[in-house]
Amino acid sequence: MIVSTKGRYALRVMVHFAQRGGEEYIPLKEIAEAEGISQKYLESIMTTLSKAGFVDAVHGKGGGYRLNRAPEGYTVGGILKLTEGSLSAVSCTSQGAAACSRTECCQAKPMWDKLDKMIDDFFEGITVADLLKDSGPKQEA
Amino acid sequence: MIVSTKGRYALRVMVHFAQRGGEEYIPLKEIAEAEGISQKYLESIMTTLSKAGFVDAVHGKGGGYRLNRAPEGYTVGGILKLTEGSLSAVSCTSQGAAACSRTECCQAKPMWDKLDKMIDDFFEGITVADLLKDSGPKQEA
DNA sequence: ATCTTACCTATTGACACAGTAGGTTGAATG
DNA sequence: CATTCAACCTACTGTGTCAATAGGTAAGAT
Repeated sequence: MIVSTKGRYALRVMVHFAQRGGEEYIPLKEIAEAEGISQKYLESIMTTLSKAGFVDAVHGKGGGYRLNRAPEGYTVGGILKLTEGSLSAVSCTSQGAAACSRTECCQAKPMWDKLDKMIDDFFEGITVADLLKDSGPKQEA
Repeated sequence: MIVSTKGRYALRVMVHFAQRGGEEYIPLKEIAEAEGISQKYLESIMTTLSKAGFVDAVHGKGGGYRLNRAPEGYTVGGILKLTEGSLSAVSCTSQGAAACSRTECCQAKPMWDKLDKMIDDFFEGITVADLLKDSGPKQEA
């Protein structure tokens, strides 16, 4: 599995912000409750998003987080790469990886590379705004 | 990461068999040594491949494993799904999954489904024979 | 009977993920 | 200035999976 809860939560929160629109700051506590996510766990995610400049953060009363771009300005790929670290389908193609010496990797490497590119293109082609659109008629099951 | 060493080893072994061609049975020990894979670990993988009917297995002296189809008859998808269990990029879309009640999943679900299908199509479109072809001029780095 | 080789059932160590706990800094308000 | 709110930081814990190991059993050949 490529995408853990961390990435999915991040995505979810960004969609949440986008849905509310508005300029005011929303405290973490409120989002955690609304989305049913552990407050403490969400903290680490929000800090990541904040440090990367994806959201604005303000301390103290009346503070919290808010988006600093339009929903179209956030690609799913950007959010996931930030929170997940990497979207590689295979360890060989991750940055560390120490270029495996075996033939297999070299035999299959073009395949993994192609896959990685495909996945990257996929996620980079979707924005938070696109996710909002799908919230029309609620599909069951 | 979707694909663990288990799946990659399986792929590697299948390519190994295909490269040698031939009808004779090759003992596990020989493959493990040639590929630099732990013999015991490879055992579990070979048993999986055998039970699924991907290879023939014969006990005793002169025994071992061999392919029972042409390399074109094995898709990468089939091998990976067998050894990895699932290629889903996200737990929501795996079979267990208990249909998450939250909005996020439903908001993003079409995206995950599309991704899963894309990955599945990708792997189903590649056979062991295709991997063999790439072993022409060895590319460095 | 013995050797070879596949098959089966645990067990281990390392590591990442998900979540928890408690304290510190920064900003607003009385 | 003290208090409150809320982001930020560091560390810890339980759970589970992955990769590998260990030792024994069943099947076939010589």
